[in-house]
Amino acid sequence: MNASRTARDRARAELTQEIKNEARRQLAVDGALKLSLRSVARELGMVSSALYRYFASRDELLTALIIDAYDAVGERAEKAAEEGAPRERWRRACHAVRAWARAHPHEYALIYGSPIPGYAAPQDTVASAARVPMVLIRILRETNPSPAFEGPPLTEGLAGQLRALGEQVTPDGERIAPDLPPQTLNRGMVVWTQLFGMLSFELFGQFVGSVDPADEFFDHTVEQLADFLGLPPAR
Amino acid sequence: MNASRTARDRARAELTQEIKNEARRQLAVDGALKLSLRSVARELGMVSSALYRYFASRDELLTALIIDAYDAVGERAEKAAEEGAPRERWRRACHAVRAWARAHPHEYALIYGSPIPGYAAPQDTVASAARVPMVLIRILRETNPSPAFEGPPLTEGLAGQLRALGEQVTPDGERIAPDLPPQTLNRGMVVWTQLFGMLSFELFGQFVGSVDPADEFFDHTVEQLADFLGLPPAR
DNA sequence: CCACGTCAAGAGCAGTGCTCTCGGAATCGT
DNA sequence: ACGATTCCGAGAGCACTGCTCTTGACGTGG
Repeated sequence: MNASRTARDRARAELTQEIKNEARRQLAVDGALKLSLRSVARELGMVSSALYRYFASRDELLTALIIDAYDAVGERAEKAAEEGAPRERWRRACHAVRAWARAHPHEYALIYGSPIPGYAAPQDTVASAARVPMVLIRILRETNPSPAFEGPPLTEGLAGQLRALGEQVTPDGERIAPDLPPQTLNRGMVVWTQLFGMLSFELFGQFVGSVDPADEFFDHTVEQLADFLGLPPAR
Repeated sequence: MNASRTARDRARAELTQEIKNEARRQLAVDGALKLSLRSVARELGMVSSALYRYFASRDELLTALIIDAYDAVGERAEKAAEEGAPRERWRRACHAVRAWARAHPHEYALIYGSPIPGYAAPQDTVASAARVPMVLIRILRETNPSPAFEGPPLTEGLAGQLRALGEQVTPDGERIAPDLPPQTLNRGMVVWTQLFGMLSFELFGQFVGSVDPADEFFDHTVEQLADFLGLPPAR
C-alpha cells in the first residue's frame, strides 16, 4: 500500500530535488532576480506548467531555496563548532560561515540580503534560520565568559527582551538559554550582527577601496569579538 | 543661445526628476523587484518607450535611485553630526541613519541589501556611498579617543590596508584621514559594519522573536560602540 | 523660413508568471 | 484484475515585462 505510494512519492521527491538543484544552479549564475521558472523547466526538459505541480509559485520555489540555504550554512556552522575550546569553536564557526557565504554568494544574498518577493513566509524559515545563532548560544552556554570590558548597563526593557529570548522554547521543547544572563545574550546579539554585517559588506561590495580583500580584517575582528564575548584566550 | 537651450534642458531635468519621484513612490510600495518602467510611464501619462529618452534601461533608473538614496542618507547623517561633543554627534548620526532607513526601507534595501541587477556600476556610486562613513571619520579626527579595551594587535597586512585607506584622496583632492592611526581606522570599520549590520537585521526581519522592536538594543549598542571607539563620555 | 535635433507615440519582439483544459498514465479500492 | 480515482505532463492562452525601431509632430537655432 505504501511501497507503491512511496514509489510515486519518491519520483516526486526526486524531481522536486532536481528542480531545486537546477534553480540553485541558475541562481549561482544569474542571481535571484533572473531566476525564471520557465528556464529551469526548459533546462529540465519539461514544460513550464508542469513545474507548478511541484511549486505553487516562483515565490514558493524561492522560499524552498531560502530554507535550504539556511540549513546549509547552519549545518556548516554546527559541524565547525563541534569540538574544541570555546574560542576555537567560535573561530571555526565564523570561518565556516564566511567560507559558505563566499562560495554561494547568491544564496547568501537570498537569505541575508533584502527580502526578495513580497516577503517569504517567515514561520517555515525561522527554525532553519536559527541554527547559526544557536551555535553561538551553545558556545556561550558552555563557557564562563569574562568580557574584555563592561559597557553601559542594560536598560530595563532590553534586559526583559533578552530574558524572554532566553526563555523561548525551541520546536523540540527545550528552552533556548534560561541560564544565560541578559548581558551575555546581549553580547551574543552584538557579535551575531557584527559577523553578518561584515559578511554582507564584503559580499555586497561595501568594502571595495577599504579593507578589500577582507580576510585579515575578518580574522582580526573575529578575534576582537572573542575578546568582547570574554571567551578564554586560546593556547 | 543658452537661454533656450537651458529651457529645453530645464524641461528635461524636471521630467527626469518626476520619473525618479514616481519610481521612488512605486519602490516604496512594491519594492525594487516590482518596479516597472511601463508602470511609471503609465502613471506619468506617457508611453513606455518615451521613458527611454531619459534612462537607457531599467538598471540605469535603479542606479540613479541608488545614488539618490546614498545621498539622502548621507545628508541626513551629515546634518545630524554637524555639532556637539563627539559622542553626541555619533549618537545623532546613528539615529539619523536609522530613522531614514526605517522611513525608506525599500531604498535602504536598494543600497545595503543584495546588489539588485548585474551589479550597478560602482564608480558613480562610491562618492555618495562614502558620505556616511566620512561622517564617522570626521568625528574620529576631531577627538582624542581612549578606547575601552585594547583588542588584539593589528596584523601587518591589515595595518597596511588601513594606512592606505587613510591616504586615499577624495574627489576634492583631500586625503581621507592621514592623521588617524590604523587602530582607530580599524575601530571605525568595526562600528561602521556593526551599525549597518544592526539596521539590516532589523529591517530584513532577522530580529523578529529576539530584540524586536529593536529600539533599546540599538540605543544600547550605539552607546557601547561609543565606548569601544573611546569617545569621551557625555556630560 | 526652413532644416535640424529632440521628443512622444505606436507597433512589435522575446521573454515572464500563472491558469486552465485536456488526454494519458499510474495508483488504489474492491 | 478491473474500474475509479488520483496524479501528471503537455499545450494554448492571458496579461505583463524590458527593450527596439520606425513614424510623425513640434520647437528651436542658423
